[in-house]
Amino acid sequence: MSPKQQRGELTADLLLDAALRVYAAEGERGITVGAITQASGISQGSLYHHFGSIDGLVAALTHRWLGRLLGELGMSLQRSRTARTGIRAVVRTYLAFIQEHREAALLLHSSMADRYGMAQGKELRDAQEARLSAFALWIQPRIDSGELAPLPLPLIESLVLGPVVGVARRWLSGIDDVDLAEAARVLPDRIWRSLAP
Amino acid sequence: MSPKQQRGELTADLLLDAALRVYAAEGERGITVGAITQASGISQGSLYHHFGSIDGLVAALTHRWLGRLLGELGMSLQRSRTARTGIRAVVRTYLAFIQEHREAALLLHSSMADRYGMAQGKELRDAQEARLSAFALWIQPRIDSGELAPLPLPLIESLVLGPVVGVARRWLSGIDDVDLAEAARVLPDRIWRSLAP
DNA sequence: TGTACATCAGTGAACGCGCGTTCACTGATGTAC
DNA sequence: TGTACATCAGTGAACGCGCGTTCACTGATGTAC
Repeated sequence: MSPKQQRGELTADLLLDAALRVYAAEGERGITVGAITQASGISQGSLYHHFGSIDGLVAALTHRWLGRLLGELGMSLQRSRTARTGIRAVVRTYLAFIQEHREAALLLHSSMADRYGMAQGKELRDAQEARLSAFALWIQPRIDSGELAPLPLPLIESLVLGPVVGVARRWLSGIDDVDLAEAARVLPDRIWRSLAP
Repeated sequence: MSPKQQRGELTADLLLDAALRVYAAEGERGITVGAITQASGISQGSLYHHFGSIDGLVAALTHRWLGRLLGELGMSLQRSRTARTGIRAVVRTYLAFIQEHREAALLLHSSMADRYGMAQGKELRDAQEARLSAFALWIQPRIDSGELAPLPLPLIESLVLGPVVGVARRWLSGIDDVDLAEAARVLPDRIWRSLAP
């Protein structure tokens, strides 16, 4: 299913990019074969050649962007020594990502991503598991050393990402007066307080 | 559009309840006229008589459950005197709500709710605005008195609800090992720490 | 270097299906006298 | 209390449309000799 010629990869990229644009503009219901082929200038046949189905294309799209986001978050963790700087860096990186990749952020914050994490999820989950457990590997020793409060990992993750996702969703919906720059100034410290021992 | 006979209200309820069941089981794409009429035993004609369209039905459904959730959160705030007890009560109430109304919580945490808050949003927003500003009215004086850190309201809301929503989404997706009872024990205090002056 | 050939990539007409919506109609309910 | 009538509620066949997918085909690319 992955292209074996250069032009194949280019075509697949055009389709994925078009699908993201369509999703951002029209929502989940807007993602149709017609809309994507029209937006990309690629034929239906090619779409099926590369992705097998509409669901396959959406899965590939979600996988791609989730990978990029988790990759950046992971890097900002790896660069940090102390728990405090790590947590604060993750928060800032996340906010920067959604600002830079608004359309992808819309996709990742939709429930479609959740559903894919559930239905055909095993596959996607396994593929990202390496990255996810990287978080666990970074955090656990810092709990053991007393740098972080001894909470279950899922709760730590929710305390860190929850407020950031909340701000992101508000900002993405375009209705609110939320200021990303101010959030980047205030949230890292506030979130850290909730995790300090 | 609101029924003027008793049996009309019953029929509308049957449709809304069926739609919620269908959504919880099949997702946004599953919400079709055929699926809802079949699940409710009500004819298409009645659906259009009461809601005008599929989108109208979904809007009514979202409005109903968002109203119930905000109502319960508002009540738990009103019952509390201090900022600390209020914040902690809201967190517990939210977790109790999603546990008691799992299917409705799935709907409310979907991006469909977000979209409705954007597209035909004015209407829904205005309808709930009274309740939303009730939060502001409760919180503002407690900022002024120094009980709460002086942060913008949207950030406070994100710091309170973000982690709870994060835990909720994990639990709702059914994949995680997150324990709602433990979250109810741990989160209220942790969240409070992030807001304390 | 040139040629033959297998594989990959891309096309677009055609398909059947299920979707949302309409509408002419029947039945139930409530009200006026 | 009984009857006539207007309005509300409910039905299901029928509609056209756009959806996802298939397939026979053409063209491009890379490789073997």
